[in-house]
Amino acid sequence: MDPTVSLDLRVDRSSPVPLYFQLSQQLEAAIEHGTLTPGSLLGNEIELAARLGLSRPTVRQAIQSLVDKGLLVRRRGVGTQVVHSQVKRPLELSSLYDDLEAAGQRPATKVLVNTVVPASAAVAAALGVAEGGDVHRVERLRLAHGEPMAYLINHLPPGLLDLDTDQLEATGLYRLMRSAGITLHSARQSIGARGATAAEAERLTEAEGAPLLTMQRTTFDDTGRAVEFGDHTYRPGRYSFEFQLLVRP
Amino acid sequence: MDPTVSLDLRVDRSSPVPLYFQLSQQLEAAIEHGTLTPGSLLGNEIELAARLGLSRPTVRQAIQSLVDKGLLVRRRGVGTQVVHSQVKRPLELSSLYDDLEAAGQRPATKVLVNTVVPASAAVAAALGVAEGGDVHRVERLRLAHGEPMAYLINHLPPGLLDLDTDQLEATGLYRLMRSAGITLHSARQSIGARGATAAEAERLTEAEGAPLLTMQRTTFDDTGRAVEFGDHTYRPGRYSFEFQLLVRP
DNA sequence: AAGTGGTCTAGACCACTAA
DNA sequence: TAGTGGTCTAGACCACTTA
Repeated sequence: MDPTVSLDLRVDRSSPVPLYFQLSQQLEAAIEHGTLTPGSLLGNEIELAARLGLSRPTVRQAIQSLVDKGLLVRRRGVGTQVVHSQVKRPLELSSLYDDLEAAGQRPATKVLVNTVVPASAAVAAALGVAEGGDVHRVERLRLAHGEPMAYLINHLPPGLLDLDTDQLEATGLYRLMRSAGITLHSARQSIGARGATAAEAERLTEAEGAPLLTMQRTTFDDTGRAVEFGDHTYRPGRYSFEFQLLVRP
Repeated sequence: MDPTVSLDLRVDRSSPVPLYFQLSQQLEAAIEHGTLTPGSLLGNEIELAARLGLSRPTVRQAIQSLVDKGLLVRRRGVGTQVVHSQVKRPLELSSLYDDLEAAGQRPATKVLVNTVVPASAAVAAALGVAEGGDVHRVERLRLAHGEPMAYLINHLPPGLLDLDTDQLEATGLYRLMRSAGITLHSARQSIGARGATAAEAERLTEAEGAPLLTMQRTTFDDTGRAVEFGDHTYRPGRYSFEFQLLVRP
C-alpha cells in the first residue's frame, strides 16, 4: 500500500518557501517521526503530484533532495523506498564547538594566543599567502566540563576577519566566519595520531608520549580562497570523529 | 567573456548516455584540464542550451551535478563559476585496499582468521543479528611494501557472501561485496586513537602503548541492512585519513 | 503487460545582482 | 534596467522491474 495517502501532505502556494522544499520537509518530518516507516514504498510520483496539485518535476525535485540526503532510495521499475537504517547526518563540515554544544557538553574556550605572525612555509602554502607575510595566529584550549579536550591552533589570512578574543571565547571560529559573511564551501582534512610532545602533554594534562588524535584542515570559501588552516590535537579518551557518509551513486 | 564558447561542446543524441551526463562529463573534463580556468564564468544556461540544441532543464541538470560535486558555484544574478580551489574528491566510502593501490603502494593482505563465530553483544548490535548467532569473522593484516600498515577485524552477517581466503588476499572486502551484487549505501564511522595493547603492538611491529589510529565502521546496503562491521587499527606513521568534504548548501 | 522511475522538451514567471 | 539563476508547468517517450 501507499503510505503517503494517510499523510496529511499539503503545500501553501502563497508561501515564499519553494513548493518542492515544502514537500521535502514534510516527507522528511514523516520519516523522522516514523509515520513513514523504513522500507515502505512511497506512492508513485505522478499520483503524488496529482494529489498535491503539483507537476511531476516539482515532486521529483523534492524526492531527489531526500535521496541526496540518503533518506530515500529510488529503484527503476519498483518505486521509491524509505531507507531502513539509521541515517542521520551525512558528514558535515562540523565545528568542534557546535559538536560539543549539541552533545550538551557546555564547551568553554580559553584563548591563549591571538596575534599576527609571519607565515611559516606550511601555513603560507596552505593559505596561499607569501611566506613570511602577515597571518593571524590563534591558539585555543577547548574544555568540556572543565576538562581539556583539545588544543586548537589556527592560522587565518590577514584582513579576513576581526578576531576578537572575547568573541572567540564565547563561540566557535566557524560561527564567527559565517556571521562575517563568509560562505564556507569545502575543506581538506587529514586525521591521524601521534604521541604527545612534552608541550602538548602539559597543555592537555596528559603524559608525554600519550596517544593524541590529530587533525589538520584547510577550509575554503566559495570563491576558492583558503580562509583557515587548522592544526588540532585531541585527547582520544575524550573525543573521536563520528560521522556518517554516503556512497556516491 | 564566456569561456565555454571556445569549448568544443557537443552531444550525441544517438548515444544511450543521457544528454545531461554527456554535457557534465565534458565540462568536468574541461575543468580538470584547465581549459575552464578557476574563477571563470560559464555562459548563461539559456545561451548554452541554445548552442547545444538542448532544453534549459537538461543543461541545468548537467550543471547541478557539478555543483553537487563542488566543482561549480552558482550565484543568482551573477552566473555560474568554476570553483577556485583544489577540489578533488568529496569524501567517499573508501576501501583501504583501493586507497593504497591508487597511491601505488601495492597492497598485500594476509588473512589470519576466516571463520564463523557466535556474535558478541557489540557485533550483534552493529549487524542487527541475535547475540550468540553465527557471524563471519575475518582478521587481516594489510601490508604495503612488505611493512604492516593496519590490522583489520571485520564481522559480516551470515549467508551474505562467500568469504574465500584467496579472494580476500587478492582484493579488498568492498570489491568482493560489490561484485556479489551488494549495493553499498552508507556507513557510520568513528575515528579515534589509543595506545596499542601488547597483542596489537606485536601484530603491527610497534611497541606496547604506541599510539594507534583506530576506526570502527558499520556499512549498510541500500535496503538498510548492515553488511559489515569493522574494527581497524592503523599505524599512524604509515597511514592517516585524508578527505575533502563539502558544506551542505 | 502494467507500472515504475529516468530523461527530456519548450515554454513561463520570479528574485536577486550589478551597472 | 538588464541579465542571471531559481522555480514551476504539462506534457512526452524510454528503460527497467515485476508479475
